[in-house]
Amino acid sequence: MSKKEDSFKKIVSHAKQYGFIFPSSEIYDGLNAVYDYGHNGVELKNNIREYWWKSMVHLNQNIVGLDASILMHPTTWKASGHVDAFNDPLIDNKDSKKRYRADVLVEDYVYKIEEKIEKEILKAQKKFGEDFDKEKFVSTSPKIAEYNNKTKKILTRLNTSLEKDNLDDVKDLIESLEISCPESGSKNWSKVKQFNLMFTTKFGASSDNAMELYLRPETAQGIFVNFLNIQKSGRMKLPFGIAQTGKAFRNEIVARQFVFRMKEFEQMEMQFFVKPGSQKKWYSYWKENRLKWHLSLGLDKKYYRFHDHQKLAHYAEEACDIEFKFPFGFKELEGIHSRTNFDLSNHEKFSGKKLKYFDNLTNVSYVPYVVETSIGLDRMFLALFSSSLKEEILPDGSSRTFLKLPPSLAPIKIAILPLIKKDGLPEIAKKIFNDLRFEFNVAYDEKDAIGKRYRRQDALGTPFCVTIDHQTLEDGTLTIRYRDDMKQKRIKIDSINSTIAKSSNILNLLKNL
RNA sequence: GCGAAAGUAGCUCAGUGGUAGAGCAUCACCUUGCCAAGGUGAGGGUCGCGGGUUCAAAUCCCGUCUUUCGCUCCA
Repeated sequence: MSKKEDSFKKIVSHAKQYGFIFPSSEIYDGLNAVYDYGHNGVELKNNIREYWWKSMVHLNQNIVGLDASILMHPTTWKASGHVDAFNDPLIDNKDSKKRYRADVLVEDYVYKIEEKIEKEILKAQKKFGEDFDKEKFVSTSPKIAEYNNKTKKILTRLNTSLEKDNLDDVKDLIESLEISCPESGSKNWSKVKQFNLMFTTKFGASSDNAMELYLRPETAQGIFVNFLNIQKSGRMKLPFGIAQTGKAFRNEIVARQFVFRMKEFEQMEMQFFVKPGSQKKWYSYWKENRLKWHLSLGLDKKYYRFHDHQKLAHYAEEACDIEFKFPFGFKELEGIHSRTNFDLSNHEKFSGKKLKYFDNLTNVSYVPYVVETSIGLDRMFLALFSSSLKEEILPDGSSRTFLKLPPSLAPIKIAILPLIKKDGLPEIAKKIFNDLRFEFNVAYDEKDAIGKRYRRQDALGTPFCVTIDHQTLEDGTLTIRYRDDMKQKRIKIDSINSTIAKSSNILNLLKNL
């Protein structure tokens, strides 16, 4: 465990030291679970996003892009179910220090009463044997009537209190039922507090008549509300998809583990609209397709696994995660959900507008079903960064730290290094540098010994370095040095471009898909 | 929100009451020239913040903020 923590610490500190990720507003002691991407981090992040975008939108004829805004009409979130699902009344037990959902505590209590009813029925069944009439017994037994009456009363009170936001009464209810902490048996409860996972903000500059809005907790709804706009203007035919990347916000109660769970994070989502009945087929299609995308990056297969959901979110019919082996264990990297027509039909209901697709083949119109793929960009960043950070012991016993990123995603593709700072070598190096800038993100470095400069680039994940030496002056060749095996080769200046282009171009990864 | 640990230079950390430190990193100059390791010099910290005890606080006490880990919650 401490070894794990150590390696995770190294990752966080490497990310900071080499300009990948900084804590947000650090000079003010930082802000919990919010991070900034530094000059190298933003390059890597942009490359990941570009790779996702190209493979989703440019490589699929029936998928188009969208960039919806973060602020949306508040009813959106009622229709999506987030206003209900992202609001939890929580209560702490002061003795055991455990936290529970207040409504679940009450519901568990009710469940226990229901168990008693079952027992009564079993008891009677034994007593009367084959003559037992269950329905008659249930409807006539005074004990069961009393139990039913009680549960009904409790649930009604719970629901009205919750609806009216009367949290004190929820606490009173818990106390009057003498519900105790399942762990400690203590009845020493704190106040019930409402936790809302959605960020709110004011729309309108004047404070008295401003409308309260949410920062979107997911990007998906921007796609759903634009479903018809895109379908009509793009003349899209089912099945088709809409892809979007963008920020989402969640006021997580506990946000931990570096950029894995942040309050402000970026999603890359694609909603695939299909004919009802065909969702199962498309669900497995995307499940497989998305795993392929991950594997195309060349990381070991053992880093990935599927996790099929047993407990489903409020909108899902079938769902799974692609989990990644992070330094702190297997965790969700991407979700693939069969969302049924839940979102679109709810938006129909709440907006009063039709969100149907007219099928020309059958002359029938219907609300399409949706299969969603949703991946966290920051999580993808962390997955690549953490699994790429390597420390190796060289034959001479010294160690080397390098970032074994897929070359096409590396922040810097190539570094141009004059062997020494004189004899005209920097001039040639700078010329090469200026030419290559139009092709790749290139670095130039002439400070310190050549070995040190190689290692500096290793730490940033730069896959190639070329060194200009005295022989370059004579025959126009230079050495290219590879990050992964530290091997060197002599090549001609004008072949740099073609040598590197092959392995550093994102589009080449896509060809293998 | 609760519990535990921590906060000293960009990074990793030492420093238990008496002038703020090391290694690495950064910058300049010299030297060397293909794998982080030569030389000389420089910059960088009101020791998280506020208060208290003391002649004297990075160090002891109280409070507070932040971070990390665990619990609860969550796609």
